[in-house]
Amino acid sequence: MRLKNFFLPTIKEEPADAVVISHKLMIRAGMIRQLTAGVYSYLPFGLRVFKKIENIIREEMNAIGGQEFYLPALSPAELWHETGRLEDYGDTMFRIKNRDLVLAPTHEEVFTSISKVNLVSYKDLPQIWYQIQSKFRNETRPRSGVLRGRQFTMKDAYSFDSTWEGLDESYNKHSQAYKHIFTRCGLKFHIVKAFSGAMGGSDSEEFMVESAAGEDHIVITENCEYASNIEVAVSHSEKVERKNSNLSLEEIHTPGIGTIDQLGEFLPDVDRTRLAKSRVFINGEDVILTLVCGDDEVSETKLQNYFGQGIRSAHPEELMEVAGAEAGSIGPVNFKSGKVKIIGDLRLEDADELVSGACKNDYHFKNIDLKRDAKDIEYKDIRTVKENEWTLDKKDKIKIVKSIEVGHIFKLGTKYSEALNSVFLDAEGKSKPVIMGSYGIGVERICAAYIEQNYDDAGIIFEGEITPFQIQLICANTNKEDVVAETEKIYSELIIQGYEVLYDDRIGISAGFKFKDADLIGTPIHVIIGEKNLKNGNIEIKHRRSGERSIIKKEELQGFLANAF
RNA sequence: CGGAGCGUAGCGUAGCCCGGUAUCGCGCCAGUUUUGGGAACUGGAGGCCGCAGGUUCGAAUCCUGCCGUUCCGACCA
Repeated sequence: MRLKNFFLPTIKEEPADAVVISHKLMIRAGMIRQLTAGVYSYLPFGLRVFKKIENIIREEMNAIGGQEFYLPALSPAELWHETGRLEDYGDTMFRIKNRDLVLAPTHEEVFTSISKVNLVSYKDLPQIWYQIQSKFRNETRPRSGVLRGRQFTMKDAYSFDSTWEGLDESYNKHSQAYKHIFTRCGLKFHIVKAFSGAMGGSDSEEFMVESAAGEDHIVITENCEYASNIEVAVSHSEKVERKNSNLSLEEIHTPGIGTIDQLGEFLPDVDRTRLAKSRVFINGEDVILTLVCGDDEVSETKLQNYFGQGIRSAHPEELMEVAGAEAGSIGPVNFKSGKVKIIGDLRLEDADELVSGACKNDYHFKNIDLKRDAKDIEYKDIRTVKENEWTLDKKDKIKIVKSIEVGHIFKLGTKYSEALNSVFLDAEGKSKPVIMGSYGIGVERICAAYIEQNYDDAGIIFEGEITPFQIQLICANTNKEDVVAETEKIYSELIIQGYEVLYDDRIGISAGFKFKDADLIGTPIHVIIGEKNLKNGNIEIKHRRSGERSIIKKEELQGFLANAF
């Protein structure tokens, strides 16, 4: 490709609205332009990278027997109502105003509507169907460039099986394919346990790229034996010791104390872990009170795992009604609503000498003995793990890092096939719902995550399969006809040899300008043809990542490149 | 959705408090000189100062409303 014929609007200055590295560089390198919040135009250079990523995905999906589809983004609202997701998604789904259609944020419903009619016998199964297509999500707050957009490209795949063992197999195939895909894309990633939704027992894993720009927090260890999204991570944590002192319950006046920090200052002699922190959740008609140690936080995702995704934090006005006090003064004793269900964290199992809210504003109780003073507590792991805690097997300490979710694989089960009545007849002639899995990859996120991991002060550093161009050919002295002629000749040769070359054939632009552009857009090898070197039959090679330059004989170029790629 | 910031030429910005013909850099066009790390000089083009209303002799500047956008948080497969 000749740069004169290639639209590559590079920018020297940092765009004012971009904050994360990948966003800045994708704009500066002429890959994308923002149209409106969370919506980006892909320019030729950016598209080239996205297409390379898509092709890797396509190859690996085909390799596990995936069949490519292309479904519409527009779909009837009715279809989403049938699975309840029209309501679940709410505002996150774009709805068409002048027709009863929605813009699909994912495609379980549409694929299932096809399986329903066409996968009717166990002989039709298994199937793996996928597509690479635009998704629309009305994110309340798009951010970080293409990392969270309102329109983005997703590879979404769905497996259809007749048995649960078959689902396991389909799931494992995807797991393998994903490892290949992200490795080929040059990403360093972690596979972590993830939130599996309301259906207990379903497996779910996320493919995470460590990055400061990420929105997720994951838990990893030095030996990599344990990895989990922090939402569902578990660790070894010491139980609060039971003292059996049998001290009697005592009400204490705590005016204006609403947080655990304030309570800790007010009662400096009480161990922080014994200040039991209460939070109230509403799950349909049920009221749930959670109790964790004062130095812990409750994990709402874990609660969702136990009680379903409908569970939510109680509103302030509800607190007075059900608990009889405001947020800072709620506890397990004297809770107003009789039908409250108390869930204590495992650390607090049968603990005593605790301090917690008295369910009366500005009062706390001390010497709470959960065994004695609170009835029917159920103990579960509901806390969020913390940095440096031991893993359950105590072999390693955990680290918490931010990361970008680039892929997610998920055993769906029969949620959608049941809702939409996609059933097949098994060998005995019995009708059964198809067993499904769903598997997603964010195409632009791969690109952004790659850049987050591969850049320096000068710009992007591309390498490997997703590299848009392998070689940038630079004529350093365009005012010298023989230098230009020689560069042209080398360009033709490189093309014949099958390299993807970006030839900076712009006339009258200083060499320095071309070098800066080449560094910014990150081409791995720069071949520089300059007057001085050429006189001696030499050309210069620059390796983008290391910055290393070498002078070689013209004739050595072919061998050098064969070695480099 | 709550909080904060920003909106001036293609990009990055000054001016706004304290109202009086819109600043600078990059980029762009023409010419000359340059040509190995974002060249120099000269000349030029380019602006409903986000939109609407108000105050005023006069508004980029003050007031009101709206829109857009970014960040923090909440939410979110």
